[in-house]
Amino acid sequence: MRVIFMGTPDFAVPVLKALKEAGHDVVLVVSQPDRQKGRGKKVLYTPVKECALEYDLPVYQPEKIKAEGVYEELASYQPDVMVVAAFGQILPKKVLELPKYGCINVHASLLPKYRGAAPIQWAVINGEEYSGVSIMQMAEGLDTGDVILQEKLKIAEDETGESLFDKLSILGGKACVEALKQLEDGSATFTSQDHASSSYAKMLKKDMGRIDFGKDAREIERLIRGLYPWPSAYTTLHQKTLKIFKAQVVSSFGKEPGTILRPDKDTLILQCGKDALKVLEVQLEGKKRMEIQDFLRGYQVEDGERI
RNA sequence: CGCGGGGUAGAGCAGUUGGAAGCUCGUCGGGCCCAUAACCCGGAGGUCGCAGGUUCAAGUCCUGUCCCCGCAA
Repeated sequence: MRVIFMGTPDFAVPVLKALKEAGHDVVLVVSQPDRQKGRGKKVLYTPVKECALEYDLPVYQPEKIKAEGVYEELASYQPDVMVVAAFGQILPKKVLELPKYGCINVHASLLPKYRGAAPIQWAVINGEEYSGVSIMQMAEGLDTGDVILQEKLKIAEDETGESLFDKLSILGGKACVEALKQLEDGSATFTSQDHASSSYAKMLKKDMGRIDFGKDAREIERLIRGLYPWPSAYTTLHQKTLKIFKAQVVSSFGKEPGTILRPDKDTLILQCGKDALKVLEVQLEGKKRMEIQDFLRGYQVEDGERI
């Protein structure tokens, strides 16, 4: 099929790759404009653009998809279908109806749950038992279209935002290829979502990662995993930001939430509202990420201190 | 040229006004002990990111360069 692919971040890359591997004719790749990123305010290509260039595919980066002339440009490629994966802009109705098979979207949740920007991380943070990907026919509302197919995946005990992200992007690619096949041979079915039971996964913000030690250690541990490795859960130690990348729930030692326990030279435990957290991997601002043993070797933290 | 922290032994850190490279852990050897990841004694291990410069003398001061990281986007 003649496919226009639209996507921007890492999540979309395996999907684009899957389409190419499956032999689809990707006639155009649309991605968000390159933006200044990182420390030196350097302009970096989006991950999808990076990938598209490797395949030697034409890339189109309109500032606004609704702008003058964009529709005509897209139409000139005469796509059979448009595949959208984490593109980052809302498509106008006119564009949605442009291709013969319309636009399909790869979304990293079991719709109608977790519509929106950060479904993967929220599934981990909320302690969901299952996650997955949904391929849907795009409609005007945000992630409200009819579902063509879903792939379910059990969330592991030690699942992180990153690990689930990787699994779902691969799964999303496979599911997408399957969906295109069904569209082409006419076997595709379209199931409308149960809008009443929908939920919304709002965009991740840096300050969500601040840990409230008054909460249950289990809840905090899920936050740490869900926000791993970005934006990451963090707290403040000696006026410096301390990111916590990995921790384990252990039983309470009966002190005020936020109190530090140092049972031996390699161990740091933090009291929480319910139970406690044994910290396993951290990063102090300006320092590299390291195992707790390494951290404690060069940084002094006393028993009984408050975080 | 967005702001800032940092590159010193395998790991994590200290190194004061420039003047013989240290600490903790690990590692190797020995000792103590019923025993030990505990304790004691001893050893190995570093061109101090790289390149220049100033100086009698540079980890320490100056210039340039590479790399890592926090914030902000």
